[in-house]
Amino acid sequence: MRLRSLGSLSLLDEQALEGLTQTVASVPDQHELMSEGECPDVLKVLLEGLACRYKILPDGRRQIVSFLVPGDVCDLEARSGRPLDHGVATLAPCIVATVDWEGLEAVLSAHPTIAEAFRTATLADVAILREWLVNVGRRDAYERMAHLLWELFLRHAVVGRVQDNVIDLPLTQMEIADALGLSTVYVNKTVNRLRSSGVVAMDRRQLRVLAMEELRSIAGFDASYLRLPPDIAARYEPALMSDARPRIGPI
Amino acid sequence: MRLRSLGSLSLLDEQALEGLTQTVASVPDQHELMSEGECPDVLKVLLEGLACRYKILPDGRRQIVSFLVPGDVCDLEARSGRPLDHGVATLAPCIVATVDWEGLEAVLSAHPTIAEAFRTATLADVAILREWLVNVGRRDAYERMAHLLWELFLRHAVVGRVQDNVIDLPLTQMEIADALGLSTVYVNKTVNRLRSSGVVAMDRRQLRVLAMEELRSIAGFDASYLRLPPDIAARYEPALMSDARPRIGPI
DNA sequence: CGCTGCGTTGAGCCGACTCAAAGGTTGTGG
DNA sequence: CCACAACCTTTGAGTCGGCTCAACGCAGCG
Repeated sequence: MRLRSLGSLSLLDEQALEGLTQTVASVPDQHELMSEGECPDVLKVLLEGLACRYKILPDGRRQIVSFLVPGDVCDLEARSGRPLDHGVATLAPCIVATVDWEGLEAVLSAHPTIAEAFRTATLADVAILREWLVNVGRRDAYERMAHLLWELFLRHAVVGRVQDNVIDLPLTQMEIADALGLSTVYVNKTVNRLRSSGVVAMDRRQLRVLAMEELRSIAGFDASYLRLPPDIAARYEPALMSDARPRIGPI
Repeated sequence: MRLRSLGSLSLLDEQALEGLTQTVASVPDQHELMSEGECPDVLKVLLEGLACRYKILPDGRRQIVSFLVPGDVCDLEARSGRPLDHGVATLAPCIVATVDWEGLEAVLSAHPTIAEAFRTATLADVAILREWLVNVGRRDAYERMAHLLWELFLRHAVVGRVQDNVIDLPLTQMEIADALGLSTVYVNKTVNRLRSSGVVAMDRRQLRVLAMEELRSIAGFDASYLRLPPDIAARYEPALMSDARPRIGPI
């Protein structure tokens, strides 16, 4: 539960959070954590595994709108009381903590720092969403693929899920396609291109980054949107450390 | 300023908001309201005109990531103290209200309903962002164009900016292209297709919807993500009113 | 051991892009 | 008030990235 504190900042009132956790359940692969139209009355946190937010068009086209890695919250949107406009589903066997909303509400008002952390988490998600829109709208398949992989790598690094430059990434090529707005066939060709450039090695369960400098440069990656904690930034995105102020673009 | 209350819900402590407004300034067309890298210490609200959030890649490709219509807030992200990962610029002459952050902070803690309204506004923005990602990732140019136009029409309706099925929309085709992830040339062809279907009439300053039912159907529009107030929904999206529970999609 | 789902490969096609040039508008300065 | 300049829109020709359709290989699983 305190995994979230890695992503943002929280202090020693973590105990309050500890006490909150109601249930910790394992959820099988390809299982809906919450479905479109539902009005969630609980808050779910992904502790282990991989999940996604997605929207489906009436004719079956699907767009994956974000991935959830351990420590991410399913329903930052919960309190609104409005029905969800999208679904959340597991992409692997997961461990999920559930917290009822009333209890959390109490903790939030008692510990403003935690409330602040939630707000920060929401903003971080939005920043990622914006970057995805740029990715799909303005990068070609090769850049897009590289960008997604490096983002996922960094996000796994933040929550301590990197070993030996390898992360668990149990994604189907169809799922990658739905995240990038591509077809499965073309995802395959693009992945192969990355493989034969010696940049990554990947199969359905793992991603190994062989040339992180090159992956980053193919992606045209500017990591500032991820708000990496200093240790991770120093390790994987040294360019960020030199000067925090990025260039100002013209209109 | 209370325009925002139209978009979400707020009560009679609007007076507190009234008192807050520090400056109301007109800003010329094509002017940056906030630039990437900046750490905003004020909050800006668009009162009149049209603006956009955008990100630019090093090689000049640009993606417009959202449009701001009157009543929208530029920097819901402000409090984080982090540098902005994107810019905000006017797309027309605008009127902008500026509020210093400390004052707002005070009002927010005194009036939790207002704080709640801000949170709701953030979530509404995110919902739109998700829908844009679907739009760019999974719809073709024709659907995409129709979707954007109808969304903008509805959002203008919410803030009372529709007259005679016409909205002010001072957008360049290049700006539309950057919002939809298309080229200007193709935007032109797509707009012409919509025009010659008799669905819309548009020039650089105005959009007139001639066949809203058809525009909606081309777009494959599901308005639930916009969380329309009941009166607007009844007027323009009657389908929403019959049953609030949309279909559940499979994984 | 056969089924089912996923990865891989090839052929052919089409949507959207680039390049290029010609009309329209708008605004500005003479 | 006109003429020019700058910017935007429109149109055409040609190209290409990414899609569809289709088949085949492979692996995990019952």
